[in-house]
Amino acid sequence: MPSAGPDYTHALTSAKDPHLTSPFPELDSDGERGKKEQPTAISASIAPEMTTAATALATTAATAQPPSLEISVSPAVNPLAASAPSTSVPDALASLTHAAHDQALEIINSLQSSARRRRSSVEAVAAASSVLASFASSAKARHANRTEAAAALATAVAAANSPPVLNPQMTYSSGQHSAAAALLAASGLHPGILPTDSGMGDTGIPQFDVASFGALPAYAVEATVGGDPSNTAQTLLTTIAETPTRSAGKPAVAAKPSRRKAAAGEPDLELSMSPPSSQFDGPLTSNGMPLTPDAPGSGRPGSLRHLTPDERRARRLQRNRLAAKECRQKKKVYITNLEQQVEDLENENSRLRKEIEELNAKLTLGGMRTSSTADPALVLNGESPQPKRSRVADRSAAPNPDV
DNA sequence: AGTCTAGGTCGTCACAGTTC
DNA sequence: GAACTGTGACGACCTAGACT
Repeated sequence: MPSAGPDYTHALTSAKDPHLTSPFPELDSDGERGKKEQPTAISASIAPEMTTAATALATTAATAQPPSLEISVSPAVNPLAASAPSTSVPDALASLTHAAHDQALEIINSLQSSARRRRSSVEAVAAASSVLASFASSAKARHANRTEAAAALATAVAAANSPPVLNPQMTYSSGQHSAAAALLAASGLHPGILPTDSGMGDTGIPQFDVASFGALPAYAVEATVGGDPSNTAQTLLTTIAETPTRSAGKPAVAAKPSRRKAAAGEPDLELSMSPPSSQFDGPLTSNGMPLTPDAPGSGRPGSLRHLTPDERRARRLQRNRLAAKECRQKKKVYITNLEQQVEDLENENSRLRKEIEELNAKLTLGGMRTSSTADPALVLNGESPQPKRSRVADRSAAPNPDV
């Protein structure tokens, strides 16, 4: 059975952002690679784009008669829900027209592109936006999904708007939650989104309390137990749940021998499959790892020096596992884009050749009617006809390429 | 049905480069 | 200098399809 990982490729490959055409070279050539932006700055830069998307949705949708979207909050799944009654998403947002979807899709793709060029602190937001993109695309034909897309987008907007007041660790955490919320909405599961008391923001988009998503991953997993129609959503939700977002429980894993060296059939300690621990409430590192309290004398937040070698190894393996996944996904997208470029260029090439043939045919016909000294066919074939000029004139007219 | 093979996915290691 | 990220390389595993 092929593994069903999060499918980000749709949003990535469909984006028009030029950066997307060649992520690897682009990152390497412009010196961006390795330069990490602070999560707060990242989120701040993304927020306007998301806000723009949401505004576009609301504006375009204003002409339609919208259904009412109930985002109910279940206290059973979210303890914080008891303090906040069910709230309706504004009708303008709930009634997404096809044009709005197209517009949103474009903007979201751009957002996805921006997020992708950054690092792990925004990967969850990127995941959310990509899901939204594919979801918005598929939602054109289904009214209910449009409303869910609106809710999901509003959630993502809220997540993007919130980070400036959050520390970097919480930025990632809220990103995860927004991704989960978006996925829940996209998969038709109970969103459990908590609107804040502040109500509408400047853009007319309801502001959601990102902090209230604290219970999301746990019940998200519960919600998928019954059978999620969306493999993408289920997989990412599971991933989110297994990421120790709110848990620091470190699996007691003994250092295992190299998989290459291990004898066949030897039980493999699956660090990644260790059950998600759910007691941690502390901050997270930028990549979602629980931020370890500083060891005495440790100058770097989250120092692993006080951990046992086994624990350090387990963490490194887990991070590398995630990094490898990300890298492969990135590579896959890169290859896909290259293939698409090849196809596009081949199409363009054949189109231009056809155009040349047509123009040549026209010129040939014209040449038969009028006596022309020039040979336009040569020009159109890309062969540069030698102008009947002196070499002196040539030298003065064109700059020397060797200089 | 059993075997072979190609292709894909995944985890891990090693290493270079970056960040703090 | 420790911790971190990204990525190539490798081996293990799985699956689908072809072949016997």
